[in-house]
Amino acid sequence: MATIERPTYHHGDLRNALVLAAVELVEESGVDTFSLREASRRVGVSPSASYRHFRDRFALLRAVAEDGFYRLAEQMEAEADEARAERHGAEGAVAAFSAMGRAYVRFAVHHQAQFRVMFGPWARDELAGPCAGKQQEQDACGKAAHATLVRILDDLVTSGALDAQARAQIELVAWAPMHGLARLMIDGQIPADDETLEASFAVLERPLLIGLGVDPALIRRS
Amino acid sequence: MATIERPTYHHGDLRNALVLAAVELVEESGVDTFSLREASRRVGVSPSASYRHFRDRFALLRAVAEDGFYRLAEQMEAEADEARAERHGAEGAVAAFSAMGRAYVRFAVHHQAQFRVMFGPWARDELAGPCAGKQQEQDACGKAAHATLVRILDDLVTSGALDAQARAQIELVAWAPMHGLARLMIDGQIPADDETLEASFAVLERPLLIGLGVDPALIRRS
DNA sequence: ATCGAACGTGAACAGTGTCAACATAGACCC
DNA sequence: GGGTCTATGTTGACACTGTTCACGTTCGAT
Repeated sequence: MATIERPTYHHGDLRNALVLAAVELVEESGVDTFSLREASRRVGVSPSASYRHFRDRFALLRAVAEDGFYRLAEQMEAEADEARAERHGAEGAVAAFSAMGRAYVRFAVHHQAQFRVMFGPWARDELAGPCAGKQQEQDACGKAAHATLVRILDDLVTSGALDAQARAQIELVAWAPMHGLARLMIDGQIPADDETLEASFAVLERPLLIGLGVDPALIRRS
Repeated sequence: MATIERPTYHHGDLRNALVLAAVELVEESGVDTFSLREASRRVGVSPSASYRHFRDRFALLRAVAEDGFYRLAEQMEAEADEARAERHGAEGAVAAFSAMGRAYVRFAVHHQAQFRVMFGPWARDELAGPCAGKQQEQDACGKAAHATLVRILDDLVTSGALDAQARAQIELVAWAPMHGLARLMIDGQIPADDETLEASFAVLERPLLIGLGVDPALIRRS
C-alpha cells in the first residue's frame, strides 16, 4: 500500500530519492525524530525497500552527510574563487581564505540539521552491506571539502601572505574557530541570523590572521 | 516486575537516580540509542514512573545536560584557580584563562557523549510539566559555566593583561576556537587522545592571545 | 523466450515513547 | 490510633519505530 502512486513497479532512482527525502525530513524535524519509515513513505515505497540500498538507518544518515560535504565543498570553492577574482596576489589569497571561512559558517547556519548530521556520531562504521558500490567515493565523504581547504591554505603560503612555518598550524587554527562558531550558532548558544553571523565572523577573523602573522594591511572588508 | 529489587515501594530519590543512569547510558552507547525505558529499567523502576519527574524523554536529556554544565563549571573553575595560584598579576590571569580553556576541551573529550547532550538540539523548549520545581535553577543550565568564563575574562582585563577594548570580543574569540576544537575531537575529525589534545591546544592558544594583543611574554607553558 | 539477479512488497517481531486507570505509601489533621 | 490527600510507582495498552524474512515483480543478458 504505497502512499504515493507510482507508474512503474521499480522506482528507478530510489537511492537518491531516499537521500533527498532524508535531507528534507532532517531539516524539517531534526535528526532525533528522523525515521527511515517516514522517508520511505515520502518517497512512496515500502520501508523494506530502503534496505536494498542502505544497511540500516544510520547508513542513510551517512549518505545525507556525504551529500552535505559535497555541497559544502562546492559552496566554499565558489565563494573563495569569487573573492579571489576581485583581487590579486597575497591580498587575493587572504580574501579567498576569508570567504571560504564565511561560506563554511554560512552553510552550517543555512543547513543546520544537515550540518549536524555531517558531524554526527555515526561516522566511522564500515559502510558495508548492499551499499558497497561506488567504492571509489566511499571515503571521499569529508575529503572533498577538506581538499578545498588545503588548496586555499597552500595559496596563502605561495602568495606570500603567510609564513611557511605557520602553514602547519593554520589548518587547525583556521578550522577550529570557524567550526566552533558554526556549532555555537546552530546549537543556540549564539543567535543564528545572518547579521550576527557576519558580525561574529568579522570579530573572529582579524585576531586569527594577525596571530598567525598575516600583514593586517592585506585584510580587507568584503 | 521491577528488574531490580527495591525494599521500599517508593524509590526516594528517583529523579536523581534517573539522571545518573541516563549519564551512564549516554556515555556507554551514545545519545541516539538512548532510551528512557532502559534508564528506568536500570534504576529498577517502571517506565511510566519516570513521567512523574520528566515530561518526556528530552526533558531527561536536558537534565543530563544541566548536570554536565555544573560539572564543567566546577572543573574549569578548579583548574583555573590552581593555575593562577602558582603565579601572580597579569601572568596569573593569563595562566588561569589558558587553564580554563584546556579544562573545557578536556571535559569534552573525557565526557564526549554528555558534552554532545549539553549542546544538543533539545535545548530550548519550556521545561513545564511535573518538572517545574527548582524554578530558581531552571535556566541556570549553562549559566554556571558561562559565569565562570566571564569572571576569568574580567580578570584578564583588570590585571592588565588584556586591553579593555578587546574585552568585548574575547568572549567569542576564546570560546569559538575551544568549542570548535572540542567538537572536532569528539566528532572524530581530530584524534581524541590526550596528547593530541595538549598539542592542538598549544597550537591554538598562542595565535589567539597574540591576535588579541596579549604580550607574548605573559604566556607560559604549564 | 528463459532465467538469474536486482528491486520492491507484506507481514511479522521486538523495542520504543507515552498515556490512562489503578495501587501504594507517606504526610497531616482529628 | 484512625481517616483523608497527594505524591509517587505499576499495569496494560496504543501507535510507532528498526529490521528481517518469505514472497512478488521486473530488467537484462543469454
